[in-house]
Amino acid sequence: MTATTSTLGFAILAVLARADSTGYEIAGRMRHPIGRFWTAGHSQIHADLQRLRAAGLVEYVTAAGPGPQEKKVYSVTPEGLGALRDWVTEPPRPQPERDELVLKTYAAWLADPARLIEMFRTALRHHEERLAEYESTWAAVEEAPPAFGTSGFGNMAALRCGLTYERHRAEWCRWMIDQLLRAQSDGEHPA
Amino acid sequence: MTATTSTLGFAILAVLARADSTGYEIAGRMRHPIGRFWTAGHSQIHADLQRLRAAGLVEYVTAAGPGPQEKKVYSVTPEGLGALRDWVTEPPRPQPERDELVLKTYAAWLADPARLIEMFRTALRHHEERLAEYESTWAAVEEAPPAFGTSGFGNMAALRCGLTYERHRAEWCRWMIDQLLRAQSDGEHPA
DNA sequence: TCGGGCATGTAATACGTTACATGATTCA
DNA sequence: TGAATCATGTAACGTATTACATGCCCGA
Repeated sequence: MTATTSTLGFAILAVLARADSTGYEIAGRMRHPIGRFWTAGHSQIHADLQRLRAAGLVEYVTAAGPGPQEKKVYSVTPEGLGALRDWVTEPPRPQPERDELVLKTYAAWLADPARLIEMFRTALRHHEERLAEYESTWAAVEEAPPAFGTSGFGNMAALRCGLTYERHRAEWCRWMIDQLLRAQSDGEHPA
Repeated sequence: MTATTSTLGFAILAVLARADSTGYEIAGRMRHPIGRFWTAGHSQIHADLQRLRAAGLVEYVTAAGPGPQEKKVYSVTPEGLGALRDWVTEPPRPQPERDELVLKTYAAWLADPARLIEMFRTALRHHEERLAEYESTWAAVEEAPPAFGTSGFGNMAALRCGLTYERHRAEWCRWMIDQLLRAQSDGEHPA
């Protein structure tokens, strides 16, 4: 059986596999913590939930809600859980990588070094902040490593990726700043 | 003056700033080497070239082409070069990161460790291959570092990012495999 | 009483991919 | 002769973002 659900559908199933939620709550988790590796706005999520339900992968129970519509608490069906499990181990098809900062870097030879240094210093600061955040979370996780088979394992594994990613990114920014400082001083008193 | 051009537009300008090209040639460079950090199909590129031309950022000269239409060799106008230069040092607005492998990882606690190990070994192999490729290119670049102000600087800087990225990614995959092997052996003879 | 959080949805627009359509030249 | 490369473009579809629209409850 081939997966006909979009990647967003699996992201939603991954959230619901941890806890039954409303569409609104799923949107919240799509900002944090999942926002680091997948994002979606609430309107997209509501639409996808309807498709998932039509496919029998999720179901909901209603409750009185604020506003005119009723509140719907979604959960994964056994078929949904099976589809999610199958999808997890399928090798991801190569996605188009899009990184605006690297694209700018590719054209950086045309621009002003001083401004570039400023830009990379800002980027470096952001990466260092995130790294510090991840490292403190990591310290807490390392003390009591969650067992495989619990959702904590997924948290830890994704966090580990974020950790090494921010380190790589900060390292690269520092290298760029160093290169640009050299270029600047070469420009000031050329041979 | 605010930039009204899409990011793809600037990617096209960045290609043309290095060499005048046809739309077809731009598409080729969007696969390689730019494909590592930005991608677009030829139909999108042709459409964007028309918009860039309407905005006065590029122009073309025609030549006899194969097929029914004439061949158009595009170049950047002075205004286009100015827009590109301005854009380069503007801090990139935060983009939604989307990484299917990390999303799968977040749900990995539900799946079979043996299959996961297989998936991460495949990913690791890909990253190691790319890393080896980047490292050999890097060795050549390091011998004669291109000066800032030449397009070679842009190549080197983007390559440097790819290099540290692949290292981070390979490191993370190895960590994942290690964790999963432990989980597997714990599962075989539990306490 | 006014803004923010909770909670649902639709509609318009923009962006991106895939498929369709044409046709010369070159190489196996 | 048949496929690959060069070269242009349009059309259809699918995905994603932004704006619109409603309305309760709670705290400042």
